[in-house]
Amino acid sequence: MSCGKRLAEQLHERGYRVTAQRTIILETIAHMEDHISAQQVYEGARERLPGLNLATVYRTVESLKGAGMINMLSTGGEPMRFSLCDPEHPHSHLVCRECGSIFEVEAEEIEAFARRVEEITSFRIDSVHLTLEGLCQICKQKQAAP
Amino acid sequence: MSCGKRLAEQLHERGYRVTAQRTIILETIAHMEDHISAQQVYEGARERLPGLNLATVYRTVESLKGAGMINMLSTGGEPMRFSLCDPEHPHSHLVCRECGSIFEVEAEEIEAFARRVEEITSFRIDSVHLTLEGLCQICKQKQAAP
DNA sequence: TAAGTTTATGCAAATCTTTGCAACTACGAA
DNA sequence: TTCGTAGTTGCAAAGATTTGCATAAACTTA
Ligand SMILES: [Mn+2]
Ligand SMILES: [Mn+2]
Ligand SMILES: [Zn+2]
Ligand SMILES: [Zn+2]
Repeated sequence: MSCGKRLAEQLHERGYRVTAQRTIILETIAHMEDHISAQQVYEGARERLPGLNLATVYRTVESLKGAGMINMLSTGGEPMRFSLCDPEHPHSHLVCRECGSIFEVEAEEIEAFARRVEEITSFRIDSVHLTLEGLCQICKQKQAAP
Repeated sequence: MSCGKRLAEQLHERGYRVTAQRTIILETIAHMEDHISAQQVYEGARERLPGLNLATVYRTVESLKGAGMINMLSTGGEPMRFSLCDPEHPHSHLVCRECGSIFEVEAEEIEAFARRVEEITSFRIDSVHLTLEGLCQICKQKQAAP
């Protein structure tokens, strides 16, 4: 089965309608290496669906997030970015507040932390795709030696 | 010493210039009970500084964040909100994706988690003021019984 | 397959946030 | 105190994101 077809099926299973827009937007995000902005999703998807509207991109990523199929990443200042959820490779993001670079970190501690919060609060935590801000190694060193 | 004066002093110590705008915006955030939006900061601060511009509010909260004096909280969909950092009471936020309500959670696990990430990555984590999304107890129960 | 119902989309307008630039101000040095 | 410089601000314009509404498409049921 094609990648797009499998993704569409997942969408359907989770109670979302399968539209051309959703399918193509999802594939566009899936096939990109990096985390991409709404504008980039729009440009990529519009090649296969010329009538597509940017507002639909925003509404769709909201739905895809709700379906647990994509992650949203907000890096200080810059526009929101999106990436496909990979259950095999859950991770969080570190964003350097100096140079803006993004690192991924797999930390099994995250899941434990989320479960602990659920215990304390009786909330049900959906997303543990965290974004932490700080200084990357390079910017940290630069700041140490002025 | 007045609350505003102490805050201004902290700002100065951290290498930021102390302007009327910054002082008043900081006090406005400090004196609000809840986390407030840029628009609310603007309206509050403008009572004491009529010429204030909304763009200055946005630039100022960015600076105050950089100085480690306020927290930013982005609740899915809604505009960004701000609150004063209280070193005595560090906490994270839980946002219900159904009803939008916000809960605070003090979890000593957060700090440990951040330090662990620093070990793994050689990043320096600044902010561990996390926002986790999920379902609050009420919305969780509603969803269980349809 | 043919409605009927519900949800999604496009479009345009509103809202929220960032930015370029010229005038202004804080603050350290003289 | 005065001056020089780098950092801030207001304003207007641009960029990003959300929303209301009429139309169109997806799914349900018959
Ligand atoms: Mn990622
Ligand atoms: Mn808080
Ligand atoms: Zn960096
Ligand atoms: Zn709720």
